[in-house]
Amino acid sequence: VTDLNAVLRRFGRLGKWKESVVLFEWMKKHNKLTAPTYTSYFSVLGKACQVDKALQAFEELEDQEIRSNLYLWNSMISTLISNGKVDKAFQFFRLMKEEGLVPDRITYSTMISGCSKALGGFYKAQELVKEMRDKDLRLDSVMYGALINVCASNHMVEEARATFDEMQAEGFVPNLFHYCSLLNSYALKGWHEQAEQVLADIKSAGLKPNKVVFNSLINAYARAKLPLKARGIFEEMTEYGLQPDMISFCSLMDAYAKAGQVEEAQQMFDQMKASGLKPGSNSYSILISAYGKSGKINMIRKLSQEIDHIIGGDLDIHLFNSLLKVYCQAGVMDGVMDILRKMDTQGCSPNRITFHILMAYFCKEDLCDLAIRTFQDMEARGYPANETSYTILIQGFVRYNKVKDSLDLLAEMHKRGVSPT
RNA sequence: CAUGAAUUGCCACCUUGG
Repeated sequence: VTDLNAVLRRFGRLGKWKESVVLFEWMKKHNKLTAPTYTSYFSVLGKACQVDKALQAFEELEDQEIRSNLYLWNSMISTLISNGKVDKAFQFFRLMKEEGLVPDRITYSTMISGCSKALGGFYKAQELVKEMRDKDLRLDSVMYGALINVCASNHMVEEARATFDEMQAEGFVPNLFHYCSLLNSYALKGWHEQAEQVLADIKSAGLKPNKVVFNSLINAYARAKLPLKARGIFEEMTEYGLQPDMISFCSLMDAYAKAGQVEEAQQMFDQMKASGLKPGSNSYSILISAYGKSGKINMIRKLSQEIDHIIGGDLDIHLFNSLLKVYCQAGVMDGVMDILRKMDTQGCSPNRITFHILMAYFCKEDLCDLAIRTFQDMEARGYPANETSYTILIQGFVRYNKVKDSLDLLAEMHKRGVSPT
């Protein structure tokens, strides 16, 4: 059984999650399921964006002994969080306590890292920290890393810096994770001077910057719409002895795309291929959005076909969403249908953003009842409506003078306590 | 045998610029 669990994990590392599903089902049929089987399985599914499968396995789990295993809950929570189902993760967190389990430091650090994807995540993270204090659990180095990242992804630059300082006051020595999260808080705002300063700090702390540091810095310049500077960092990292990776190329492509330089973005794409890197979903989705912004639908169709041939089964939700958005904006109905069909055959589950794109599209086309049905679908699939969801619908209704419906929605939104703004 | 932190791409509004 131990070996089978290892095989399960190996499938994951090779990106063969479908095989691991088969193996898992086989093990289930032969009563060979142990707690590590579940944790390994969840971990594989989490990385392959197949949360629904993990949730299903969890629900079908009847063995009480396994169900009271802390690792099981921790890895389920981790899977939910890496797939953006933060609300659900909090539900599980509550549920595990109700079942008498005591969260450990791994549970808390997983939950804290999940706060980077939640609206108002900073405050949720603070509550978790407080809860830990009450239980005499101390923050460790990893948790500080997660906390800084929570600040960064919520665009709270000051707080990121304060947390960074606080951890040092507590006697922790920052590592590359901490520096990178800090750098990223600046990068996300396009504050390239501060980002550069962090790079300097890394060097003077005697640490060797890695690709992540440089990539983040490229991103800082991308957001600042300074593609030439981004390019400069790209070259600097090469001189530093670091091979640009997929993310380096993508960040640079995006720098050009954001600056409206589609041709240069295309050039980087070609250069990436020439350097032996396989373009993945992310590079295609940058290109597609870039062409979409300049209204080149024929290029989109071409890329869309190319994708079918090149990446088999590796298409991810971001890419589908980008395609959907472009087709929706252009009002290309057959394109939209085509993508939805492909998602289905690829086994790629829609996320909240997918539903938002579709809702906006239906509203625009005056298909309000379809929009509402999509809204309900979304909630049924485990994505509770948030402020954005309501905003899209309300605006759609207002556009067609359905004032009464809008007001109803607004009331419903308040009643449900969705962050009223 | 199993679980935790950093870098790219997708959504309404807003802001800024075009």
